[in-house]
Amino acid sequence: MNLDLKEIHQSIINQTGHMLVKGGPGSGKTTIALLKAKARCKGLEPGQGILFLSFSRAAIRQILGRSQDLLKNEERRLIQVKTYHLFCREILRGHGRLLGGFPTRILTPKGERLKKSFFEGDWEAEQVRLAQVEGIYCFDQFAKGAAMIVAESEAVRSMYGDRFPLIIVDEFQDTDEDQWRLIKSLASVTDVVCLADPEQCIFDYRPTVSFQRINSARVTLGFAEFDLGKVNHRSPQAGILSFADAVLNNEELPKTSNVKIVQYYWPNGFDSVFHAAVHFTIALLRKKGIHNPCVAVLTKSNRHVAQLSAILQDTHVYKKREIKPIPHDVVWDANLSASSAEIVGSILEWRTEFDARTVSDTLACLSRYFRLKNAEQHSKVASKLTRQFAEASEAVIMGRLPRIQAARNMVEIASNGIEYRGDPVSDWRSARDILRVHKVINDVFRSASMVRLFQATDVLSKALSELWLESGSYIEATATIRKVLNHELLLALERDPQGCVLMNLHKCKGKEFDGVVIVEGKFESRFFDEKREHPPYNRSRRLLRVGITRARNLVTIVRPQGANQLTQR
DNA sequence: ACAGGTTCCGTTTTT
DNA sequence: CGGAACCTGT
Repeated sequence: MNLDLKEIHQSIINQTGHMLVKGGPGSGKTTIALLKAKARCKGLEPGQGILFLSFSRAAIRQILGRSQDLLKNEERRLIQVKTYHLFCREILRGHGRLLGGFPTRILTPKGERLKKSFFEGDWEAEQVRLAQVEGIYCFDQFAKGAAMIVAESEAVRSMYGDRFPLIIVDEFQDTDEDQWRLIKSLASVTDVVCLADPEQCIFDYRPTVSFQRINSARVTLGFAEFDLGKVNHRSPQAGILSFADAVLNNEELPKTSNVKIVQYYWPNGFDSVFHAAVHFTIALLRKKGIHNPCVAVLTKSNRHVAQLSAILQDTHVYKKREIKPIPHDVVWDANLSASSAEIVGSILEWRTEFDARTVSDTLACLSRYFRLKNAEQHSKVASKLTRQFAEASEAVIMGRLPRIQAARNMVEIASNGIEYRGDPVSDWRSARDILRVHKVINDVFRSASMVRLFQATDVLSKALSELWLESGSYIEATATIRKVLNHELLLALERDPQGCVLMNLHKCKGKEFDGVVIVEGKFESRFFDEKREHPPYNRSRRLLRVGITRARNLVTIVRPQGANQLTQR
């Protein structure tokens, strides 16, 4: 650390009032914020503390981890590290009555999904209505409600001012309007330290997140500004940051051995080149002396993440060498997969001879799956299938033949009789394979194949084994699977991913890995898409920079043959 | 209302 | 390439 930086650090710690600390990836914003908090701890009175706000639980984990190294136990107890959502929910719980004269109700994510899946129409408008008229707050409305309470109630505001004389706001460039309103109100009673990197603003596609936020905050708060500059503590000697900045600024790429670019031919080359890229990234990191490297595979879209995961689960041949499947984790919303697992469970409940009730249950599960899918992303196909499978379920229980082909095929399979052996793994597979009967539920089959990604397969097969031992059948399998997956899903959220992890580029923000593989598809997840963005594609460049700078040691970029250059002219 | 053919399109979050 | 939307014939 050079002297200049030490001086900057000292002046940040000495500075009072609102302030903005700018700094690129790995420049130590969190560290200096924690040191500032540490120093401020000394002047706290009993009952006072410091609030550190960030966006995600993953970010909270990182911050807490960092504070282990920097702060003493008694200091850590004075610093409350929370997500916006948690903090806002507390405000709503404690003072929600102020909004409408009656206590507010908080809708859990599960409750919200359920409500949404039965709601036809503009869900965003409905969320606002629910909050304003019924006092029911969905996840998205927490910050809006909390901001309103703090803005309008002098008493609440000063209470928080007394409790938290210092508030640190992480990732300030991506705060949305409601969160900003909350911070602005609190700023009248407390000191606010904003940590930001304008070039890491990657959520500005959302209408309420603005690239201009920092500028308007500058005017409103009138804060002192500090710039930590370009020192990078994450990968000190590597050229990774300068490569990332060259991509960001559309400048000539520096030569560095820490960034590799590989190309593939579409369609035949993709799977093996991608698979080999991940394999060799891991191998190279091992060769560099990292025994258990963690590697992130990043791409733009969630759909692509799922495809890449499927590829890594197969064996491929690259330059006459066999590349084995790579065990990995996937960071994504697993609700749909959980629902498809329930469908498989319901098929496990089928009897040897045709049983209308169990088959009808399966069709009802399918209907629920498509209702969930429709709620997650509205599509006519999904809502039609929701209705059709509900009808089919009804028909089967009444002894009639369902109208749609997919359901008829299932009834036929069930009529031919199905035999399970008591080996959960192979029985699961044969039940799952029944979902291949028709192409309209192909999606369900693929989704069910993803279940192994929650790393729940061991627990799941143990639970199924127990069922079989008790009764010689998989009766109650649906409920059991639901219970197991709910539990595992929660665990997965808390787990810090190890080894190889797949996620989209937005989710990697604030994280850190030994190596990173960034993948561009031929038709989807394109780096620079002229249909959505004009050259020089500044948004996409910011996103790529965030991805590239996640790596401590090595970056591999996988691109289709013929894609436009990373830097143009 | 469904099946099958054709055309168009291909990002992004937080509990 | 693979899906969803749209169109058309039964």
